[in-house]
Order: sequence, then structure tokens, then C-alpha cells
Amino acid sequence: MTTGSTPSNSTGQYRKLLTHQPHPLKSLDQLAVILPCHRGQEICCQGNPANHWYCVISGAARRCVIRLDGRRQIIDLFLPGDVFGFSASEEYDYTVEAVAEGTVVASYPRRRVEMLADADPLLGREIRQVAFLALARLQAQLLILGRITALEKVGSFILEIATRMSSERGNSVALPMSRYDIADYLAVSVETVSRSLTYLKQRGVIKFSGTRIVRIVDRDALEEGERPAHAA
Amino acid sequence: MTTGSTPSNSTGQYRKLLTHQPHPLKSLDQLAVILPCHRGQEICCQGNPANHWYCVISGAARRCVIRLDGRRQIIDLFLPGDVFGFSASEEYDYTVEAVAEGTVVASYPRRRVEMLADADPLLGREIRQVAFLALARLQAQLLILGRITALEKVGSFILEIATRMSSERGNSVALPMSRYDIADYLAVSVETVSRSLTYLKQRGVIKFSGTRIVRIVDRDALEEGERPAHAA
DNA sequence: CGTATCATTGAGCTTAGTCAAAAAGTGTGG
DNA sequence: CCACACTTTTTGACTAAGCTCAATGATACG
Repeated sequence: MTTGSTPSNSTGQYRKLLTHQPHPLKSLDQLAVILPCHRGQEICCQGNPANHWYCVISGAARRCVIRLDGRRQIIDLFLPGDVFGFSASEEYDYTVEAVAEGTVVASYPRRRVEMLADADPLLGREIRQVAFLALARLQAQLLILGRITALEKVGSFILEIATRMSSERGNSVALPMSRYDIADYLAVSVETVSRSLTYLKQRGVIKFSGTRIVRIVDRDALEEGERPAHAA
Repeated sequence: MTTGSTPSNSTGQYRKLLTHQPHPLKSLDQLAVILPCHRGQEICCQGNPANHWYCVISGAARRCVIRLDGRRQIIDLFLPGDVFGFSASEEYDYTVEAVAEGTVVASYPRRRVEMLADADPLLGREIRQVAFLALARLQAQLLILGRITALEKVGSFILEIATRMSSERGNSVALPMSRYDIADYLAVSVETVSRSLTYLKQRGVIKFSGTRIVRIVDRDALEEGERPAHAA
């Protein structure tokens, strides 16, 4: 749909991007429809039939739920290589939106993929593996939300992003989202996010080059009280 | 292992229980090894190879992680019919323990099941579906942890348990776990859990028949500010 | 260059965590 | 059946972390 206005030239470039990018559903590249997204654009919407699975090619996407009181909660964050769109029912029970302008997403027709998986056990395993990764992501997020202080939440968040965007060299991380998004992701207020970042900066734990580019100076300090005991 | 001391008679009874209980992996009943558990007994342990998948037959189990500071967090709660043991890596990255004395769990050898799934696409789909259910459970838990006040967390918790233990008749729910467990599950202190319950009792929202049996008097009050906007 | 969004900072207040202790169950062995 | 130990649950007083409201700076974008 969005691609309608895009010159085929450009679509071809996205196609190349998909081909060159390693991701978990490589074997389905030929089935993929490529979706370049604007900032905030809905990729799939709560209540709609869950007919597609998706994989982030570049950029970032957020999975959110809006509460009655108007508060938004971000349930999950998708970065390049992450697969999403799974649902236990026939409808999506969440909405996914592009976070950054120009986020590119590959979309796969669910039923066709499932039929392919019926014939190809290896593909079936791949899909399960991808679902297990989604489980691991949610588990990590639960651990972050379970932290006591906001400072720990923000610290873990930076480390998580740093790990998942490992393509970035060194200790510099480009935060893919605004402070507001981070707040809704960590279930704290924007002000608290900002204050925590300022505090970490003043203590010399992190440094900023631009508001959204963080350099981790003292990783141990960020990890403080963060690791589960077994990892010690 | 635990069954070693159990007379075969008793094992036979558990087997019957499994046969009569509807659950998602019915087709694997013949493969199942039945594990009756003591209160607090470990079912699978963080760091061990993830060689089994499990299904709760009766009772309840908790998935936990222990932090460096000694705090425990309960990541997930398994009730009868819930399948667990999935891992994205070759090892469990969490520990699962029986909550109630006499909890019964069916255990399935992972590799054999995966081989069966290779040959039987329907089984493959069932496993995916079960994994999607696990995703939905974690999403629900994230929504609860994202709530603002402790009162809302406790309210949502009661409603969640009431829904998942739908076998219980009427509006009475038997809480499967102690206040401490609830606290670690909701990431609040025990005292706060207790105070919230007392408050709900005094406001006439719930009634107790015994400390762990709750009757929901005013469901709407519990749901207050709880529903995502779309559900309105 | 102006406007809208995003980010930071401040002040006051509320909620929930901590520490402490009492009360109510639960189970065990005599 | 009771006494005792232990766990679970509740309640109280104090403290501190984070939310709200409010305002000011910074950035991006047309």
C-alpha cells in the first residue's frame, strides 16, 4: 500500500537491502513484500486479522497498547532482524508502529508460510526458534520492569539496546526512540527518564554526543545490581 | 526421580489424570513422563540443558530468576494446561519450581518431540500455537507490571487468576500462591500486597473465605482503569 | 524564522518501600 | 489433643523514590 507511491527503482533498492541483510527468515525472501514506513506509521493494528508475519530490515518498531486512561504502554521493541506479528488468536491483540522515519519491514503472508512449513520441517523449526527468541525478549523486558529503581531500569535499557544493536562499533549506542517512548517502554514518567540520564551523565557513567547518542563509559556501573545471581 | 519411591499404583493414577485432563499436547501423552512434585521442588533449572518441554497437569508452577541482590522475581506462572520449558538457547535461562504441594507435571523429551514434529506438520503447528500462548501470557504480565499503582496490579492479578482458573465455578478464586509469591510476581513488596488486599476487602470489592480464597464481589471495581482502550 | 515537538529542570505531594512487631495459621512430635 | 516452632499474613511508623504540574531550553522541520 505505502509502496504504491514509491518508484520501482527505490523498491528495488529495498529488495537489495533485504537480500544482503542476514535475518532469520532468509528462506522466505522471495515471498516477502517490503514495506518502507514513515515515522509513527502503523504496521499492524490491534483487532485486525493476523494475516502477516513481519521482520524488521532497518530502523525500529514498537508494539504498543493504549489504556483506557490514555496512557500508552510499549510492550516490545523490534530492531533489525527481529520477527513479529505472532498471535495466539486470529487477530492481533496489539498495534505495531514504526519508530524511526524510513523504517523498512518485510512482510510475509502467514497462511502461505504455514503451508510451506507443513512441507518443510526445517522452516517449521526456524519459525519456532524465532518465536522462542520473542519469548526471550519479553522475558528480558519483564526483568527490566521488575527492577526497583528507575535508575536501574534506565541503565538496563541502555545496556539492552547496546547489546541488541551490536552492529554498532565500540561503546556508542544510538537510541532508536524518544524519551517519551523510553518512558512508556520502562513504565516510568518522561521526567524520570530524563533525570536518570542526567544523573548517569553527571556521575560519568555515560556520555552524550547529541541527545540520542550515548557512549557507555562505565559499563560495570550500569550493570550494578542488574545481573541475575547465576550470571555472577 | 521423585517417582522412584512412589508405588506404581499411584503412578498409574497420575497417568489416568493425564489421560482424562484436556491439554494442548494430547497427542504426546504416550511420550510423557509424569512428575509429581513437592512444594518448592525444582522442575527445571537455569543453566541446565533444555532437554524437556513440560505441561502442568494439576497444581501450579512458577518461573523465577534470582537477582544478585537476593531479590527473586517470578517471570511467569504456570497453571494446569500451560506448557513451558521453551528456550531460545540450548540451556534453560530460568528456573521453574512447583508452587503447591502435589503439583503434577508431564515432561516430554524435546528432541524426540521435535523429530515427531518434523514428520507431522500438525504437531508442528500445535507447538507453535502453544508458544504463541506463552507469548500472550508474557504480554499480559507486562501489561500488569506496567500499571501505575500497586492496587491496580493486585486487582489485575486477581482477575487474571480468576480467568485462567476458569474451571472454578462462580466468582470464587483459590489463589495458588502465597503473598510472598504474589509480591515477587507483581514486583511489589509483600506488605503492599497485603495492604492492597485488605483495602479491597474493606471497600467490599472482594471477600475472603480463608486467606487464599477470594470471592470477587465487584468485578467492575477491580477492572477499574485496567482495560486497554480498545476493549471498551 | 517561526512553530511544534522533544528534552531538561524545579517544587510539592503521594505512593510504596523499609524496618519492626504482632497476629494468625500450619504442621510436628510428644 | 496440646504445646511448640515455624511460616504466613497483617498492621504501624517512617522515609524516600518517583509522579504531577509547571516552566524553560533545545532541536527539528517546514
